[in-house]
Formats: sequence, C-alpha cells, structure tokens
Amino acid sequence: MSPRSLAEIRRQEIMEHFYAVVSEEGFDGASLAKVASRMGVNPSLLLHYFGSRDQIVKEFVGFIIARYEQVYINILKEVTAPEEKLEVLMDRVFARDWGELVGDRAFYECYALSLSHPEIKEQFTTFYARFRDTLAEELSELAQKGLLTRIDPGRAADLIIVILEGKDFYNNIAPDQENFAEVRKHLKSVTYSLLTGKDYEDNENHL
Amino acid sequence: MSPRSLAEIRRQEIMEHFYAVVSEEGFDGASLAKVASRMGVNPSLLLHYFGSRDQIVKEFVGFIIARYEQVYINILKEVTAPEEKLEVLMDRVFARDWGELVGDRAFYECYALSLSHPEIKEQFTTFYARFRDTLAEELSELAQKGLLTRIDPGRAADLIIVILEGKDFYNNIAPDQENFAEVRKHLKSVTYSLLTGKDYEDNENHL
Amino acid sequence: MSPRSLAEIRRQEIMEHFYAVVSEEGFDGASLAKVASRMGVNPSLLLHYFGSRDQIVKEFVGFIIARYEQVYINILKEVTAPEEKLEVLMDRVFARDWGELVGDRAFYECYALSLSHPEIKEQFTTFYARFRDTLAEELSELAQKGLLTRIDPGRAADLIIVILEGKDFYNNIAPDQENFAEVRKHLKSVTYSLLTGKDYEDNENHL
Amino acid sequence: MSPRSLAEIRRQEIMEHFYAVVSEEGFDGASLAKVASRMGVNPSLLLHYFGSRDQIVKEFVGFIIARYEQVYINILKEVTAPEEKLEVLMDRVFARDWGELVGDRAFYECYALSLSHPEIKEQFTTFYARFRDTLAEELSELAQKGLLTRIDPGRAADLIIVILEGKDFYNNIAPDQENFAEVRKHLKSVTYSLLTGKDYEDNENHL
DNA sequence: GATGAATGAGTATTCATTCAT
DNA sequence: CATGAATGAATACTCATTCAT
Repeated sequence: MSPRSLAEIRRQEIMEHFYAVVSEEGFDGASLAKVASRMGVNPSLLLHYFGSRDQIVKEFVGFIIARYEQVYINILKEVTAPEEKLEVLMDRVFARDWGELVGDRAFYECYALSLSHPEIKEQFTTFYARFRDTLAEELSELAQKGLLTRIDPGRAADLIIVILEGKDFYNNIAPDQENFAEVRKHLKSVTYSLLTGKDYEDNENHL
Repeated sequence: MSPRSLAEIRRQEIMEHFYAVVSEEGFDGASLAKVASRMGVNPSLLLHYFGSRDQIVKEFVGFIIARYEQVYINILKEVTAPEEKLEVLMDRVFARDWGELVGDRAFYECYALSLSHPEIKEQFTTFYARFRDTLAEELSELAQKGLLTRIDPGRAADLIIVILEGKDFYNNIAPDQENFAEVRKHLKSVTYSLLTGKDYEDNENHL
Repeated sequence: MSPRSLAEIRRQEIMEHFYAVVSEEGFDGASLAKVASRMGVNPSLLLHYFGSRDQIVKEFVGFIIARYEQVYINILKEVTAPEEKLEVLMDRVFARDWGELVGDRAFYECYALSLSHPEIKEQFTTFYARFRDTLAEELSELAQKGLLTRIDPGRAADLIIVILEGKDFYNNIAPDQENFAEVRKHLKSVTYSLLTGKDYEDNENHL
Repeated sequence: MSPRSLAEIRRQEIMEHFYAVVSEEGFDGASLAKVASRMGVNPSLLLHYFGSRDQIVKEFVGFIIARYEQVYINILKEVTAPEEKLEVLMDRVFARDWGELVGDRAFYECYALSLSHPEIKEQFTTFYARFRDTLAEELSELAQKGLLTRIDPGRAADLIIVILEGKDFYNNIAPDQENFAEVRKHLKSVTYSLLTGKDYEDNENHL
C-alpha cells in the first residue's frame, strides 16, 4: 500500500514511454530525446535513472517480457473445473487478441534483438521455458484425469506454443485479414483434436 | 554477353552487404558508413545508387522476401510422384534449417518494421498470399487423388504456414535447444496426421 | 547569322538556368546538381563547359550585368528630338518595371557578392562608370541646347543613378506597395525639376 | 545584478559571430562549423540555442535590421532647436558612413534573401514603414513651423529614403571612389532644396 | 530530483570534382 | 558531346553522454 518511491515511479514512466516509441518506430527511432520529449522531461533525466541507453534497452526487454508473461499467465491461472479447463484454455489461446499485444512491433523488435544478443536471448528462453513448464504442468493434470489422451504433456505444451506464436505471426500479415477469425477457429478446433483425440465440432459453442 | 549492367551488380552487392550488417546489428546498426566500409567503398556510393537510406531499406525488404520466396518455392517445386509428394513436402517444411535463413535477425527486423509501415506490410502480405495459394494448389491436387482426406486445401495451407512460422519462431529461443529436433519430428508427425487423417508412425523413416 | 557553336549555346543555356535558380534560392541554393537537374542534364556537363563552379559564378556576374546593361542602354538609345529627349528618359527611368529585372534576387546576390570580392566589385564599378558616362554625355547635349540649366551633367548622372537605384531598392520592400506608382510619379517630377529648374506639373501627361 | 541569462548572452554571441562570417562570406559561406570555430565552441552548441540553421538565419535578419534601426533612429532622435533640425538631419543622412554599416555585405545578403522569402520581406517592410513614419512625423513638425514649404511630409520621407538607400548602394560600387564625398555633398544640397524650396549654397558650412 | 550547458562522435545527405568511357 | 562511376570533403543535424548547478 505504501507508495513506491518516486524513483520507482519515474523508472516505470520511462519504460512506458519508451515502449510507446519503440512500438511506433522501433529501437531505431527510440532516442532518449524523443522519449524525454514525450514525457515532457529533460533527456538527462532518463540517464539519471538508468545510467545509459543500453541499460534502458536491456531493462526494456524485461519489461516487454513481463507484459507478455502477465497475459500468458492469465491464460492459465483461471480456476475452473477440470472438465472445462481445456475449453477455457483453448478459448483464451485463440481469442481475438490479447489487449494491445498482438501486432506489437515492440515485441518483435525485442525478439529480433535477442537473435544476436545472447544475454537477451536468455531472457526469452527462460520466459518460454517457464511458460512451457506451467502449460505442461496444467496439461499433465488433465492427462491424469484422462482428458488428454493421445499426447505427452511436454510435447503438447510445445505444440501449443508453436501454434500460438505461429498464429500471431501470421495474423499480423495474413491476407484476407477480415476472415482471420475463421483461421483462428479452425486452429482451435485442430488443436483441440490433437490434444484430446476427439473432434471439436461438437464443442463449437465455446468459440 | 555481360548479363547485368554494372549498376545492377553494384546494387546487388550493396544489398548483400546491407544484409550482412542488418543480420548482425539490426537496422539500428546498419549505417551507410558501416555498410560502405565493409564494402571497401565510399558511403556516398550507396546513395549514388539508391538515393537515400530509406530507399535502401525499402528495397531491402524486397530483397529479404525474395530470398525467402526462393526457399519456400523450393519446398514445393520438387517434382515427385503424388504418393511421395506429401512426405517430401513434410520433410522439407520440418527440415533442420533452410540455409542461413533460420534464426536470421534480418528477417524479423523486416517483419517488425512491417508492423508500423503499411507499405512494407503489404510486401509481406502479398508474399504470404502467394505462398498460401501455391501451397493450397499443390494440396488441392493431392486431395483430388484422395491423399488428403480430412481438410480443405486452403485451411491446410494456413495451418502449414502457422506451424512453419511458429516452429521457426520457437526454435530460435526454445529451451532445450539440443533436443529441438524432436520437437520438429513431433510437429511433422502431427501435421501429417492432420492432413491425412492417418498416423505418421509408419513413416518415421522419412525424417 | 551562322549558328553559334554548340558549345556557345550550351554555355548560354547553363547561364540561363543558373540564373533561374539563383533568382529563387540565391547562390546558396544554386548547386550544380540543382541546375543540371533543371536542364535535364548531367551535372558533369556544367563542369565540362566551365571547369569549376567558381568559374560559373564569375561568368554569371558578367551575365547579370550584361542583362542590366542591355536594359539601361535601352533607356538612352532611343532617338528622339532633343526637346522630347528628357521626357522620354524620365519616363523610362521611372517606368513601372524593366522586364523581370526589378525585384530580382539574382542581381542583389551579385551585388552583395561584389562587396567582398574586389574582382567582382570591379565588374560593377566599370558597369556603373559606363552607365554614368553615357548618361552624362546625353545630358551634356541637352545642356548645350539649354534644356538642362541648373546642373552639371556629371552630377546629374550621379543623381539619376542614385534615385534610380534607390527607387528600385525601396520599391521591393516598400510599405503600401499598391500606391508605389505615386512614389514613382513624385520622384519623376522631383527629378525633372532638379534637372531643368522647372516644375513638372505642366508635363504630367507624359507620365 | 547580472542582467541577462547565460542563454541570452550566448545567443547574442552567436549572432555577433554569425554576423562577422556573413559579412565576409555571405550566407553561402556561413556554415555552423565556421561560425562555431570562430567562437571556439562546438557546432552543436549553436543548434542547442537555435534549434536549426534556418532559425539562426531568421533571427539574424532581425538582428541586422535592429542594428540598422538603431542607427536610423539616431539620425532622428537628436534634440535640437527646430530651426537647426533639418540641417542636423541632413548632416546625418549624408554623413560619411554610419559605423561599419555602409558597404556591409551582410545587410544586402539579408535584403536579397527577403526578395524570395515573404516572411523576411515582411521584416524589411515593417522596418521601412516605421522609419518612414517616424521621418514623416518629424518633417511634419517642421512643416508646421513653415520650415518645409513645398512638399508633403510623407512624400518627403519617401524621397529621403530613396536618396539615402540609393546613395549607399551607389557609394559601394561607384567609380571615382575618392571623390564620392562630393557626390554626397551634392545630394545633400539637392535634397535640402527639394525640402525647403531654398538653395543650399548658403548653408555650406554645415557639411 | 531535475535542468541546462556543453561536448564529440556519428548520422544521412549534398556537393564539387575527377576520370573513364 | 555527354554520361555515369566514384571519391572525399563538407553540410546540418541527432545522439548519448558528462558535468555543474
């Protein structure tokens, strides 16, 4: 309840504004001057709190991943009866979009960055490891209840991640944008079958 | 007999070197000076041929997509007997990597760029449209021969693209890198089932 | 009648286009590239004919002065009866404008340039010397006929030049632009009086 | 006690140095680097204070005009008995030179600039409007005292400006430089006559 | 905690110029 | 006669950063 220190608030503000600029113009366009000007603040202030732009970028990747984590975790943490759990999970994975995240340039900028920065790649890797493990754990429960017959939970988790990320990737640049909802619906049905061995048609009302 | 004008050769060289730098350092680090210095050439020369850095970037996206297209087309153009066609296709889609393409920062840099540049997004969209259509056409032939029972060719093409891109995305930052081959193998089997309605176990030797 | 050499024509073309650009953007904006592009020609061509930009500028001052000379000479060369000569001269000096010359940035650019380039100043000086002398000669004839009573011809020539240049200078930036015609009219009348000792009112119909 | 902020002092310094360079080499030669180097300061500093070179130029025109205004106002503000006023005014208008102003390339550079920049032309126009009005006002007083018989004060002001600017223009490039004092003397006498209707000969001792 | 002065390296781009063709 | 390749210096401007206040 105690208000965070001013320093903490400022740092958060800076991240928020940095995010806004990266989303629109990429790291390329995210100069301290531009971010500071958006904040209505002196550029030196950003350095006062982070020491260097590099440090901002580094922490920014953490900031972005934390944002994702929050969303991904929400997919799972919903408490429901085991029988419904898979449907709810599927619904969420294949939902329209997750807040402002889908199509977010900032995320892919960080991802691209990770491909040549081992330290940053590490951040992504541990994030996806955590996500995979949590997913697998969840699915494992379902498997024990016989609701997930044909597939190993770890494999299933991998599969879900692949389809999830592939779907979002494709969604952003897919032809026939307006009908992408049907692609999502189809992917959902297909994934459901893969996990349960049953057709999904009879569950259509969950969409 | 000299097939291309000097200008064309130079432009190609510039693209090649620009690619190398973007792959390592992103657009952020791809200054004209850096690219020129790699080429052992004066920075003005790049502008002599392209007019502006923006123009280089724009054409570079085309260059990257053309590279992908070449690979993606290779997946399909192999001429084989219809019965083997699906296996060959699967093999290729889920192969280890496609030259230097996988894990290529340059590609994701372009992709990220497209998310806030409609003109560039358009380039991606038409590329994936073309890829999807060609895939669908191919699958449609197989369907007519009864080798693809359970799925509409267009849907199947979407599915393949989603899994293909999701796999590559995941591959780059997946935990347990060494065992990713198994993930690929599993994805291949699963995709095969989805397309044919048959299990893939009996085809394991194709991997 | 024989066509000038192509070289001569080209040089003239270049001067013409250089003039257009200097008029709009000053020497500052008159780059070889810009001039060449207006001509639809390769920048190297300008150097082919002039050797260097400096040479173009130098010859350009001559070009500008020659343009002025042509106009100024026209003021004088009209052959009329001595009694009308002064009126015609006055009419011309205080005419609305002299072609596109009035308000021409290029002229003042050259003039400004002359203030720190002795060689160029020399060009202006000899031009105005020539102008002054021709004027004085003309006025001297009138004086001999008793049409110019009160003033020494040389002094009169100086006076005319001062009023002429002052009027043009003032015209370009005078408040109350629309009514500047009246200023011109008044200046004409005043100058007439100064030269002849008579009031000008009775000659108003010459305006 | 320190009257101006550091920023104000710096801005003034920059104007001063910019003036020096423009006087010698025109806008063409007045690069930020050159000006900064004269100041013994980093080029970025000029932009720190003005934002862009264009802004410097714009403010520079104001700076130049303010300089002129100061001199022109000095012509008028001298308090003397009405009977002497005209003589003093004439003396000042036709004085040898006004500090470093005469022959100042910077002024004509600005003037030339104004011919294709409406915004800058506006600055000149309002300056000359102010000058004309103040002059007219002054002359109007003299007229009421019967010291200015033959001419409307507004017209007289226009006339003085024309002769003043024409004289300076001509002075800079006139042949027979050494004897230009006589031209000035003659112009003074002539102007005096025009304003008062009396000959000036008897006032020669004022020169 | 925050600003502003100042720097110096780096940016894309423009420019005049040379040379080979 | 004219172009186009190539250079290298110069341009205005941006940027991250330091330091004093």
